[in-house]
Amino acid sequence: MVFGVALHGRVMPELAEVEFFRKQWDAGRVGRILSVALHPVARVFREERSVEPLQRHLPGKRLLGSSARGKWMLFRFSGGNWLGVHLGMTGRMTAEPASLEPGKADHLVLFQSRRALVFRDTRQFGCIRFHRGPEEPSWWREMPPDLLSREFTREVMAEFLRCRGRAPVKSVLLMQERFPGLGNWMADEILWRSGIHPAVKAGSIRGKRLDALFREIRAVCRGALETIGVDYRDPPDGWLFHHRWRDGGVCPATGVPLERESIGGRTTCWSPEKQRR
DNA sequence: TCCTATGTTGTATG
DNA sequence: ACATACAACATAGG
Repeated sequence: MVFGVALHGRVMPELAEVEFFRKQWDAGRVGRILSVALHPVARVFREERSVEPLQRHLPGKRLLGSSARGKWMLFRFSGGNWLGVHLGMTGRMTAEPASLEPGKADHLVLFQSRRALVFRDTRQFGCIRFHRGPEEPSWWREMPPDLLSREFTREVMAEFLRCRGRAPVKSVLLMQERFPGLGNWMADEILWRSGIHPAVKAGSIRGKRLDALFREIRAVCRGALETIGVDYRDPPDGWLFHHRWRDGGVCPATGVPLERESIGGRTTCWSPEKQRR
């Protein structure tokens, strides 16, 4: 797989891409961290004070496990060391040969005897947080409920849409405080399947459309995790995903040309026939 | 040269 | 205080 070839490709990470990249470091769950290489201009270390402790404490430790929530990952190391990673727009995690010479986009490299665990990010919108302690860091514990969890209910969603009632529903779906992991293409996919025009005010969605929205949020999360999240394979046939960036793209459900316009400051794609205001 | 980019945040305004 | 809108961040590619 060549991640360097972007096209309109899926290098930019939403929930399922994050899950895929998280697993790339599973290869490092054997052996210890021998040394740590940091990029000299480490913009992704927003919290300056975390740089030196990371450098000092990670060598000699083991990677014990990891999990993903929304667009964040958390890696757990022995000795009560935790590494939080956000991929921003162009971040990715890889496991590469131990002979790796870090390049200018390699902000963090954990060297082991058999491999190098790499965080690479050209645009540097990503973020790394280091934490020490027996418990997960507080920012992790305070994350909103996962969209596939029991705590994410139709009512929780409805209440949020009501509070953000005057904003276009497209913008509201991108708010990570309630819809962790959704990004631009997932939001468009959800609205397309729900038959809701992306410019509709969030507060005007009620009844059956609310049911559909809740159902499709979960269906799109599941479908993306089962495909992209597993091995980066394409999402199922028939998804808007396969048409949304194509010039002259056509709605896979109706055959009508797709519309593309900026809504809420983001390029948005929808099917005019299928999605009503 | 200018435009685009699937993310987030800080700031201004309502 | 809260919601909303948008520029800014840095880089690569068409």
